[in-house]
Amino acid sequence: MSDATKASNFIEEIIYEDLNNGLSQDTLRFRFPPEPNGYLHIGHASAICLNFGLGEKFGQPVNLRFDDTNPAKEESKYVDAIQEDVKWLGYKWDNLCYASDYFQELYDWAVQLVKDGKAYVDSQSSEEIASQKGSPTEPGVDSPYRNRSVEENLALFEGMKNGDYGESEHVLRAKINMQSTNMLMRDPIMYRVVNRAHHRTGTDWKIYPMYDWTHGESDYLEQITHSFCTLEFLPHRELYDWFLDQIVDPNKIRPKQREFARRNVSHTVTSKRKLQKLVESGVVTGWDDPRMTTISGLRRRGFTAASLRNFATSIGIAKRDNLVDLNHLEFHLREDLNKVADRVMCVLDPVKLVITNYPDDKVEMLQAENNQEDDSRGFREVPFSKELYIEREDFKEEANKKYFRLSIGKEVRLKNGYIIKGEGCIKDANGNITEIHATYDPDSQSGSGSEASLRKVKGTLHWVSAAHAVPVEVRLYDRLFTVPSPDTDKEKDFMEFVNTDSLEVITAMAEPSVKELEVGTSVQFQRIGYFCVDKDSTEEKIVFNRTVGLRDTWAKIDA
RNA sequence: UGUCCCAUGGUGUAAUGGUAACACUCCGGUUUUUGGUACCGUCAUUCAAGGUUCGAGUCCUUGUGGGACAACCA
Repeated sequence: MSDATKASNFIEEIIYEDLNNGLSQDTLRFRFPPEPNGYLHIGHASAICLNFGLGEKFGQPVNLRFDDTNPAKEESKYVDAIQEDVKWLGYKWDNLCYASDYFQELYDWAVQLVKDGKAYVDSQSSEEIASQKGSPTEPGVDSPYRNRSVEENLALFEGMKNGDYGESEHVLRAKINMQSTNMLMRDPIMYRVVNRAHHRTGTDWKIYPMYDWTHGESDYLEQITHSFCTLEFLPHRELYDWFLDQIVDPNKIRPKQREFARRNVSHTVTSKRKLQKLVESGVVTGWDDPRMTTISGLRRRGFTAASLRNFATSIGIAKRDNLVDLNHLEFHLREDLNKVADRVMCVLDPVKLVITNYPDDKVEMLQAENNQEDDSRGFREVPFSKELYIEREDFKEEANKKYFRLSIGKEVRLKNGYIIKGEGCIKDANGNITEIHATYDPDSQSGSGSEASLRKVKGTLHWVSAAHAVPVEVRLYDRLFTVPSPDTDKEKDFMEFVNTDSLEVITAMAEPSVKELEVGTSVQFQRIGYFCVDKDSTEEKIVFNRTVGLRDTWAKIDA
């Protein structure tokens, strides 16, 4: 992909340093290790792009590994969804791995640790163990079971494995140091009994390994050279290394854990727990609600995989706390959509416009460019007639110089059509405009090459022919939270910052060509924004999601 | 009251002891049959104070501020 010569962040620097110290480039191997207990979100997307991006940069494999050591929380539906999301993002893994595939190796190594006096069975309650653990500022104390004999430990551990004991009766702990300043080193639990069927191993196992015991050893088994994770795992590194020390063969690759700051995006939350609360409380309609920053939500909203990848690359990677402005994501989204989305005309807030000097029954098919950024997209036909719809906000009876749109006595261009001049309007009893009247210049048709067609007018409006218009449902989404960082407030719960106006559903009038669009297709409603066809669409009614609006400098002037 | 991590414009990253760079946002402008796109321009001497050095964003010290760590979760 890119030439591997220069580090663009501290993560790559670590790799180059290892390469310079003799590590061979063709041994490089990375991994993305999600737990299949929920749906992936934008934060995972960054991690995916980092690890798979490294694989591309160095031309080396990346494994997708499910960290499935907790049968109480994990389900195979998440395994499937995660694979779909990674694929959709455009990446291919080398090996599809499961930590559960390593249960036997892990168990055998654990037995060895017991024999070496490096692990013991503790028979206290979890409360007792917790209280003996001390606190970040106070050292822990040794368990009364810490010095059980190897024989007793072996027998007990085997009993745990065979299902002789219930949950919480015994756990296997590593014998490290209860006085360590690092709480993770205070005799961490390696195994616990769980009486639950695992989504892959069924009831084969009664004991399940903990994260710390599993992760580094899994990396080692897969011969991962660099195991990158978020900063919250930094204190785990000492333990990661300690566990590796117990089993590593010096002739094999010893994996290295390094940490980076998770990347936060403003006006959203990215923890499974919080996303789940949004779903359960009914704030959103599901995990793939277009307002959700899950990958499935973003996909349904109309985000492109390329825009997510470009975003991840452009924001870089470092170790300090960050909150990336949503604008940044939207920039990359518009940048991509501008190139790939065909243009279409759709009026969101219609008001009738009558061209008084246009023949009553005439219908013309006008040629409209599909995408001015891409000639290969060609043209489509749009019907034009005497009665049209335009946006209500595109007409004012009187307007100042800054208003480029239609007003009485002024001219504007109808996109792909004619130049028209405002003549008057009809109002109802409340003073609301119900119909606008204008005259057109028959010689001014777009693309005709006539002198009149080349005249410069300040404004251009989109429109649809009233008789041909297709009513469509449009879901206008706004940011889900009212503040940039909803989950960092010391007093208030993030749910208090939910934007109650994050969805507005309207019926709009679209040009006939939208009937041909397939679910998932993105288009630009000209002068408005990017929209995609939602899966809720039916034969009778097309449903569009607003992905993101166009940049709107007029809104700023008008405000 | 411990251990560890971090600190560069409004935002995110870069600068590997040698003139603070790039992108986004904002603001201003050019082009335009999308008030879109594209293009151009303005906006920081790097948390503070000392020190080392010919030279410090970078190294050292001390502060200040922010963050992580006490699940039989990952």
